[in-house]
Amino acid sequence: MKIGQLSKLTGASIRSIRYYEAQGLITPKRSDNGYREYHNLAVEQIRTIQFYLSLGLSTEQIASFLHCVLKNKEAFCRDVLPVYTSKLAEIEQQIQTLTQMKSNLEERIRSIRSEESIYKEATYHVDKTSQ
Amino acid sequence: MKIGQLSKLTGASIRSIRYYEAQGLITPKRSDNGYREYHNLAVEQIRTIQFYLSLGLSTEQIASFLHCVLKNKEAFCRDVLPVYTSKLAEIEQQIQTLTQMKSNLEERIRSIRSEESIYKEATYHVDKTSQ
DNA sequence: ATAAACGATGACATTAATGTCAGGGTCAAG
DNA sequence: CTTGACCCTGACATTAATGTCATCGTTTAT
Repeated sequence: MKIGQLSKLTGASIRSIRYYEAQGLITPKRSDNGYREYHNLAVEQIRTIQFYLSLGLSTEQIASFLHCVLKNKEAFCRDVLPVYTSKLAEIEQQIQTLTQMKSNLEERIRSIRSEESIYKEATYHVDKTSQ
Repeated sequence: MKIGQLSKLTGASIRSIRYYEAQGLITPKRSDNGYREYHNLAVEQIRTIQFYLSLGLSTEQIASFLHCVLKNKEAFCRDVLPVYTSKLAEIEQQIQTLTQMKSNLEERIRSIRSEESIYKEATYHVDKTSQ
């Protein structure tokens, strides 16, 4: 099949499919006219790529084990596990950073609210615009 | 003072200080030779900017209330609160997304580990490389 | 044969803050 | 007067995946 149909079947944009190819994630044959020609299996391959992308993996990480995953069941591909665990650690670090930012923000908000109520009391008589 | 000293006093790179200026966050005078000339207050201003950046705010968000924060105490600047709360919502959304990715990854890892142990049992006799 | 629909390539844009380089001025100490 | 340390501006690079053009060739249906 040609790239347009593959795009429709998978939901991946034509641009994205070409990008995956540029990243070495999929390698279609070429017809005589230069058009990319995909087997039916490519549908599943694109879906697999999208699945890993949705897990937050980069195309580079996916490339590191895709050759294996495409030929075996994921469970039998040892290469997947270290990528998963290192990605997991990365995500946990990001969550931690965001959680810290969140606490800081909440603290700022609390602090402002409490000081603002004091401010409102103290200036109630001149602060007629504050409502 | 000139930009080099300001950089040393604040830890912000010269490049970053110029960038803050381009974003309208700080506006130094210019000497006759064209050098940026900062008051002593600029040290505190840069630190303030860095503080807000560390909260995860963008320079654009900071710009939206900095004029106020620099002249008043934060608590008296009403403009800060909505920026804080919208940033907080944004961060919470990011945390939620990451948490979902984390669960998915953990599930994948669990699934692989359990299947792998089955695999190892079933193929133990041919799998001498697996430790 | 022509127009519409499709495919190809290549390039630029997006985002945000920062690094880094090039090609210059300025200034102070020697 | 030269050297080194500093400053200036402008520009390109970084990251990742995708969108969106422009320009061109191909195919298909009328």
